[in-house]
Amino acid sequence: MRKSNKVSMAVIRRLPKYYRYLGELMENEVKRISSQQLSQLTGFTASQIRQDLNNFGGFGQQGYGYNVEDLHNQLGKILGLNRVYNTVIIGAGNLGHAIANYRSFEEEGFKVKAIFDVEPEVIGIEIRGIKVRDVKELEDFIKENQIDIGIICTPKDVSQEIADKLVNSGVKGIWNFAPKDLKVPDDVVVENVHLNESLFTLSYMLKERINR
Amino acid sequence: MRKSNKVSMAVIRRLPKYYRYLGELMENEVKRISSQQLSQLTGFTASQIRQDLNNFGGFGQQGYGYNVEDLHNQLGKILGLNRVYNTVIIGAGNLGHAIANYRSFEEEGFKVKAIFDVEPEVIGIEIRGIKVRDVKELEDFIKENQIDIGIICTPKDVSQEIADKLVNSGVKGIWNFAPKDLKVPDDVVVENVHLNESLFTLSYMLKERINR
DNA sequence: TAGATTGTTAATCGATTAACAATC
DNA sequence: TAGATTGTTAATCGATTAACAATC
Repeated sequence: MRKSNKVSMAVIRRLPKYYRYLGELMENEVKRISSQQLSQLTGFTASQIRQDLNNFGGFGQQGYGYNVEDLHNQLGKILGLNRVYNTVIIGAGNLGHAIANYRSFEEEGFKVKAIFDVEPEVIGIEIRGIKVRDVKELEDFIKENQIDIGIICTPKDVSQEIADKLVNSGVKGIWNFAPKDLKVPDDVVVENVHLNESLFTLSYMLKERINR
Repeated sequence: MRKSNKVSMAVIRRLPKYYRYLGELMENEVKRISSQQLSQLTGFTASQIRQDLNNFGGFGQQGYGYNVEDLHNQLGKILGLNRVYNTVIIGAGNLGHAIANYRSFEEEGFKVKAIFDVEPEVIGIEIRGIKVRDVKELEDFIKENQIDIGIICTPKDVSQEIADKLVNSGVKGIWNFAPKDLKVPDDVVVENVHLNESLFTLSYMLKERINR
């Protein structure tokens, strides 16, 4: 957190992976690790790992390496995992269900406060104890419940409309599963999970392998 | 497809986005588009778009631009979307359900032939007409049904074991939703969807915005 | 033909890797 | 102290952008 200048997206997307492996090492009661050993686990070069970490401070010790638990904690803080986020899911279809049921997100501090949908059949039911509400209530609910993150699991044709409502009610982060590039103001962050793009990339690579 | 040398992953991951926007343009009956206009839609620079496309051939025409339908077709072929892929889903939990129900994958040629699970309660049920089978039958089923892609929606602790079975039965492509880096031979392709890493990246960016 | 826009080469920028002095 | 391994600077590599001749 020391360095003031912008850390590149390439670095940031590697951090969760470091965090995950360090968590696994903790479970296995490993106490220390060198950049060389982390390199073997993650597949990134030792040099890159040291460069990445030094964007945020010197967490290691010469001749020793890194303390696993300490580094895990530091990365958790850097990733913003040392607090609770209130979230809402919009779209109670299969994907909305899947995410609402994903226990490990809750463990990391991402709390699902409500799920919204338009279909009368699902409004009122509960998913893992979380009530499905009418999407008409979305904006009021966000304002009254300090929601940080909106998770869009709707069809693509309504995703922008939902994003607008989220933004207007003060949500600063959107996790978007709709295959659409949302337009939002500069102070709002969108993280996309474009499953179709991922699948098409797989299909491309599959084709490449076969043609060789 | 002309150029023989390796196209970078950065380029490949942009192709599905071009493909998507071209599809939308077709729906709106737009016939031609310039790299400049595509740049406005996608957010990539016109120069980059021309560079990207020219990895695979000259699809445009000077003074005119690109024919939307033609370019869409070409990209479809490049991405390997001009054929059908047989897939199986392993794990009939919420995520497995969500993917099995995702109609648009089927439309692009990704056919789900079976779903596998270990739980006696779900074995035998049908999801969108697709039978849930005992995971014990996985390897035989793959061999008998020319399965191209295995979609792993299991908990992380069994994901490697499942990947091994897929590989041993001849699957060449794995779409992995488990938060784990799978070890597979060189001739097998893995495309990961690591939702936790995506969420943590969002949380990082959210923190950055707030701290400014 | 004149105007537009590609395809492609060259220049720039940024990210990764290598090297090594600092130091635990 | 000697050995190990970091933090950091410099060198390399690759990806993006700019520029423009080719050409429809």
